[in-house]
Amino acid sequence: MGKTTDFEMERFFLALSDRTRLRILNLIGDDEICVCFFVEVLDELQPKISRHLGVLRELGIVSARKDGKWMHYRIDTPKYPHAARMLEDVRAWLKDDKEMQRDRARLVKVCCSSCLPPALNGAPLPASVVAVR
Amino acid sequence: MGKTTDFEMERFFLALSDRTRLRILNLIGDDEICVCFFVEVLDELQPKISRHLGVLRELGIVSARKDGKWMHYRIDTPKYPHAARMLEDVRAWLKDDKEMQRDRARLVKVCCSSCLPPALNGAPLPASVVAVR
DNA sequence: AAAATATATTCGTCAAATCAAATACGTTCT
DNA sequence: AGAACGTATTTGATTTGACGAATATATTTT
Repeated sequence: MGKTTDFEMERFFLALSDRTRLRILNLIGDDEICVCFFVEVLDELQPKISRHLGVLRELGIVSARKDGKWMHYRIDTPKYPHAARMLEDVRAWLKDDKEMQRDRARLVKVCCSSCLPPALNGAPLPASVVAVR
Repeated sequence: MGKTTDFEMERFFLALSDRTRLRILNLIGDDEICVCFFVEVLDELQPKISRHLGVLRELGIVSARKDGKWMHYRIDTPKYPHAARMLEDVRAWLKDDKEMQRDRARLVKVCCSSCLPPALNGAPLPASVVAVR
């Protein structure tokens, strides 16, 4: 029933060592966000986003919920306590980063514009944004 | 006078994403340790240790003090506060890792043996070990 | 059932990190 | 001054990660 081996720290840090993945974590925040918003806000190709989400999923940093053709991602608390604690620190750090703040602003702007970008018509909005509208 | 740019998080995490570098940080602990002990305890080639120390130095995670032909390394508090905080968490995490505990045991054993390995004759011992002898 | 859509995966390529071996540099010892 | 020693750097080969492009898999819409 699984190994009692230590959680692999270096894999955890490797997962956090990529800017795109950090930007994804930042956009998620306390929400549950649909993949299409990452693609739109970060202005990256969809397969790239999908691959990075896969890395984060494998490490238990995010988890996904399928809803029809949409996939919603949210932060997941890693099983290993030290990893969970560090992830909280990372998220606090993200809030102080300039580019991350710009990204969040773009997310809100994209979601709240009276006319959503064509790519996002019908996409389920993040809950925190809906609350504001 | 330098950029006001955000500290690069992803570089910081990349520095922590290598097991050898984590083992080095673990061995240092609260001490100041001579390079030759890393080579001996981790049983790695000297240039490899030196390269990894260089990576940690560049990020302000460790700093070095030259003492004759010996170089002593110690943990340095990164200038960026979030990085400093995370580094503390990393060090707490290291203490709970099995391999890291074995490494520390080996360091003490190597230093305290009445007959030091030939490679370490005359090498300056870590202060915490000297206190115990 | 067929077309459209959202997401995931595969593939080939390029950039970056790691490594062992060799070498250079600086200090101490004789 | 020269030999020995501790540490750092260079070099060339190998591995690993990230990427864009193409393709596959579901699901929904028509």
